[in-house]
Amino acid sequence: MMATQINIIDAKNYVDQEVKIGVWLTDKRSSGKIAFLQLRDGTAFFQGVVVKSNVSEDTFAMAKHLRQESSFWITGVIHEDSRSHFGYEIEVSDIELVGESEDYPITPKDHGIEFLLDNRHIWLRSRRPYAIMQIRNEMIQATYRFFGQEGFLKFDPPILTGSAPEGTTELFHIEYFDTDAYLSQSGQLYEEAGALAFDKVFSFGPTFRAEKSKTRRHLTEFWMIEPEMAFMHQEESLKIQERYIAYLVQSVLDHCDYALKLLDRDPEVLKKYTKTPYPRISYDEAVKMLQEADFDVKWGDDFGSPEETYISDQFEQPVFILNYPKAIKPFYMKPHPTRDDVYICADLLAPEGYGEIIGGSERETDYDQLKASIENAGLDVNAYEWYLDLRKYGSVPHSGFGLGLERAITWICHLDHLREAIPFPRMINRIQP
RNA sequence: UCCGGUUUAGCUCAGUCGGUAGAGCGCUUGACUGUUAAUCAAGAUGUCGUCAGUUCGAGUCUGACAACCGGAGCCA
Repeated sequence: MMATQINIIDAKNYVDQEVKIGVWLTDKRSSGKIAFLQLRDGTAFFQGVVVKSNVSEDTFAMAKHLRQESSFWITGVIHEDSRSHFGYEIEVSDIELVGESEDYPITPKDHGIEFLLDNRHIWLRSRRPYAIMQIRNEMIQATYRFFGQEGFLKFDPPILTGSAPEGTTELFHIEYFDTDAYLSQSGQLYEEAGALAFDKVFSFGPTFRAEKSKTRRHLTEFWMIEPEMAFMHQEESLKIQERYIAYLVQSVLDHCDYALKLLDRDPEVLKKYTKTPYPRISYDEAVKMLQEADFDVKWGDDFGSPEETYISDQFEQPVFILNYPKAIKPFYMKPHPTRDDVYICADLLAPEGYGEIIGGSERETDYDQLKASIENAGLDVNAYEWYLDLRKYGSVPHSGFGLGLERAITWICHLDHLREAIPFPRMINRIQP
């Protein structure tokens, strides 16, 4: 009888059965009469045990001489075994070589980050990237589930754009036939059009920023989730935001225990973040808090990375900072009803010092006000005609926010750099591989 | 763009007072029946980032440049 072909992740369902798995070798150890093959098949990692007396001489010789990352079919019987980290292993009866591998660069030893990033295309095979990509995938799936359940329509903004939504930020310039175009740095203005057409919408796609940032919190290409809701004020938007974040964390807890274990991320810490509501403080209070801790900030300043880290360290959960000064936020936000110096907006800072993961606001609804804001920002009003139209034909209160996927992943996985949170990071000094 | 740091074997690094190149891992061969970065024995390995300078002599000292890393600013 032919052995059933399975994946490692499903091994627990085939205890004491003979199965066949397509695998790569990550490492091996052998002695005179037994060999331990460390195997991966993309779904998980586990160990194959080759006992000399159970297999042909050729098979045992092959097991001893397989090289790292060679690929082969392995046939054997699944056993539950507490000596295995995965809990199960396969007792090998046959090995069928598929692809040889010579001088695999990423040996099971220490490597520097530069070397690993140069080899990102194969580094992805290692355990740590595996765990992070499993969690990234879960967060992507959870995002679609959450907004689906909440009645949102997935609405895709263009990636090629003819103007700069937020003006000042640097954009990637490209040639677009006989004219200029830019890679999108935010789909938000288009999501507003979507919200007025479909009530609640969200985008989920790549975003490009040509900022010459060189920090652990920046990529030049990253993925953003931008929901936008019609007939909705900021208060309801904040509630959606905290529900969404709590749902992301809960989904990772529910589906990624193996990945969390590989990353040594304590689930008990993450559980705290599934409880809502999240604390809120005003920008004014944040400034006071920083001043009391001897930071050199005054009202009107934007917070830098050390400031955000300090504030987020003061809370056990993500924390909203409400109502920033107008001067440091973009033109499309709605002014506060009783104060002329701040907008109705909020940033969400992730705990454990990770800083901003969400920025959001209620949007300006008044045609004349918005037009004045565009002009004050030094932008070309003609390029925003269509955006102004949204305030001309049945303008309604609406709110939205943007979440940086990689920042959220970095926080949930407890990574120290954003570059591990995306398959192929694009940074100021890296566009290969 | 600014500040700091690094650059020596495939990888991670050491290299003292300026005197002619080292270790561990990985790789190859062998031993070992439960290994988890296995262990043990033997073997092969270099444009010391680049260019110039000082010196009898430079991996080591000086200068310029480059690449990369960390931080800042900007931002999700």
